[in-house]
Parts: sequence; C-alpha cells; structure tokens
Amino acid sequence: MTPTPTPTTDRRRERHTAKLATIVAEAWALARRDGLAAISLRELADQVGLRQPSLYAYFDSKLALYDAMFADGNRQLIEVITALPERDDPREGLVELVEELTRFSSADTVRHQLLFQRTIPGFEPSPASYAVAQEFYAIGQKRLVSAGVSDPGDLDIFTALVSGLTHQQVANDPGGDRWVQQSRRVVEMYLAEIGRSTKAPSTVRKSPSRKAPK
Amino acid sequence: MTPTPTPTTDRRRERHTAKLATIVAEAWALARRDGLAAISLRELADQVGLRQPSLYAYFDSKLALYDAMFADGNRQLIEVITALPERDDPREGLVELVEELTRFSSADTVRHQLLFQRTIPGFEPSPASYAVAQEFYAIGQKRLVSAGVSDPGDLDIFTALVSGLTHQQVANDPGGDRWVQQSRRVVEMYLAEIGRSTKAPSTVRKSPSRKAPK
DNA sequence: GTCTATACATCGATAGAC
DNA sequence: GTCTATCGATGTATAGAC
Repeated sequence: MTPTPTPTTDRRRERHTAKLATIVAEAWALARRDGLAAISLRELADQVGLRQPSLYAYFDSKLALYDAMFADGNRQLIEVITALPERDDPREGLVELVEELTRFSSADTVRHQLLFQRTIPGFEPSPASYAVAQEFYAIGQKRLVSAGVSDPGDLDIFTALVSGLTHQQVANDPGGDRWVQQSRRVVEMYLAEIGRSTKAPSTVRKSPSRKAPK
Repeated sequence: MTPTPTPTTDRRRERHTAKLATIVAEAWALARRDGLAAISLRELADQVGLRQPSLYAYFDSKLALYDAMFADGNRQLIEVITALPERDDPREGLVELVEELTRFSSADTVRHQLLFQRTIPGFEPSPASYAVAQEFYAIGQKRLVSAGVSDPGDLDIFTALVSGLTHQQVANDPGGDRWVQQSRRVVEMYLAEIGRSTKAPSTVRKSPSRKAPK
C-alpha cells in the first residue's frame, strides 16, 4: 500500500514519512470533530499546508488514508498495552489489561470506531495494516494463556466481554469511566467461570441453537 | 420529525404512510447492499418510482430517513423479543432473550449498526424515535428484574455482556451463530456472579438446566 | 513534490412550475 | 406531491509547469 512514487534517497524518504505522520494526525483531528466518514480531503490538505491533489503523493485514495489511520490506531493500542507494568499474578494483569483497553476506547470514540467497527463502506484493512491488528491480538491472547485460558470458546467469551465493556463505554459514557469501573468485576466473574469449567473440560456445554451448526 | 406538509385527508395520509414504509424498506435493502452510510437518495428514489427531490415530501433530510429507519429497527426489535415464549424460570427466559438478541444482530449487520453504533455523522435519534428505543430497553430491564437483578452496576454489566456478544457476532461471524452459542454460558456466568454478590444468596443452580427452549 | 488548472461523476438540497 | 432544473460541495483523477 505504498502511495505514489516512493522517495528514493534516505533524506527524502525521511521527510516523506514525517509529513505522512502529520497528515494522519490531522485526519484524526478532523474525524474527531466531524466524524470518521465526514473527513474532507480538501480540508485535510488545507490543514497540513497542501493542495488537495498533493495528498495523492501520500495516499492513493481516501480508503488508503483510512488504512493508514487503522494501522496508526493499532500501533497506539500496542504501545498502550505493552507499557502496562508486569504483574506476578496473571489474573491481576488481565484485570489491568481490560481496564486499559476500556480506557483506550473511552479516550477516542472515532479511533474505537475505525479499529473495532466496520463503519466505513468499502474499507478493509490492507494486509500490512491487518498484521498490526493481529500483533495486538496476539499479545492479548498470550496474556490470556498466562492466566490459564486456552479453550477457543473461552477466548470467544473473553473477546465478547472486552468488546462489550469498550462499546458501552464509548456509546454511553464517552470520556468517562462508567464501564471501566466494571472491568475488574467482569474479569473476575470470567475467571471464576473458567475455573468452574476446566474441571470437566470434556463436557462442553452448548446452547440449544435453532440453527444447525456448520 | 414530520416530513414536509403532512397530508390533510385520511385517504391521503394513509397512502402517504404506506409509501413512507416502502421507502424505508427499500432504504434497508440498499443499506444491506452498499453499507449504511452509502445510501444514495437518487437510487432510493428510483427504487420506489420517484425522482430524487420527491423524497423530500417524505423526509426533510437524509438524516430524517435514518431516523425513520432507527425507529423502524427498534420496532422490529420489540416485536422479536415480545414474541418470545413465557418461561416459568426467569433465568431461562434471560438466556433465551440474550440468544434472541444476538441472533437479531447477526441477521442484519447494518440494522445493528444503526441501532447500536454511532456510525452516521450527525445522526441523533429524534425524541419520538428515541422513545421507541427506550421502550425496548424498559422491556429488557423488566426481565432482568424478574431474574433478580436490580443493582445499577449489575445492569451495566448485563448491557455490556449483551452488546459484547452481539458486536462480536456482527463483526466476526455475520449471519452465523458463533457467539449466539456462547449466550447461555455468558448469562449463567453472569447470574452466578450476581448470586455471589447479593446479601441474601438465593437458590443458585450449580449446574445449568439442559432444558431446550423449543 | 508541489503547484495550478481542470475535469468528471455523484451527492444532498432547494426553487419554482404544474 | 411530483416534477424539471439547478446549486454548491464532494471524491477522484489527470495534465503539465516548476
């Protein structure tokens, strides 16, 4: 997903990358003000001291801009969770992880939208950007395993818990901490359930679904 | 949020309302095909045999169309959950409620987006439409109270669980039932936690009932 | 790389005739 | 209510000067 002509010399490449970062940062600012889907390329260009066609030296299209923002947001996410202090008790570490993720979403609604909701028609992360998202996912999964969670179903439940807390936080108390406060209890509730089921790992309860499983 | 000039005679009002319903239905179809934000008023008008400006006889703006869709989706939601069979055990009823809500979201991604995510820039439900959403919320809360949940914090956790299951279902397995299948276990996990925290722990079933819902 | 200039298709929205 | 005609703004894209 390289833009148009990638700069040749190191010096030029450096400036190119720097300018690209300011464009992405300004795009975030516009998205926060008007909404993610309402970013105007002409206004974005103005904000970074360029004319609209010049943006095409950095992005092939508007979707490519969203792609860069997607990767950028996921890098922020990785940065935040890797900065968390190590805990002897992996369960306590899990609590803090979930609290931090909920805070992260609460801090920036549109960032949460781009990263976790499919809100832009036609947008799909490029392989490179998707790899960043998977890196985050791998880190989270590793912490889960440390806390003794390995069953796929258990993992699905955990992702549901986290996405539920973050979504409610963003939707009903953006900038606040109403669901951040519930994170500890939710994680402890979850770990209690996991501990309950690991005694008999063979018998997996399944919901009487009306649809036949695939 | 009445459109432009509300029809005067009963006959005209009737046709107006009927046509309005077909417009909303066709808007859903377009949204399913191209995405919620990608609805084109010109194409919508074509689909219902009108020219684009004529749509303004039914909606003051595009946002007013979204508002009508929002109310419509919430009415569908109320219809679905009120159609659920009565259960002697309110806990079993809660399980089925959550399963049904997750199925509801899985069945229509864009409907879930409009109802539960803030994805359209500038859109905010009108008081009339918001009242429909609150009616749904009141029904859900009533069932929760029947199951012995009344604490506000407990309620916040429940909404997080439901929104998490539905969101994961929509985002990662649209049309499927991967998180629908986890609904029972999540609800039982939740009820166990509630029972643990209440001062007077009632009879908590240790093992879940295998009673099939239907 | 960035500019000016221009082009095209599409969009939501409005004015005014009927 | 529905139409035609039109508006301003948008995203997208290209050509060519510097």
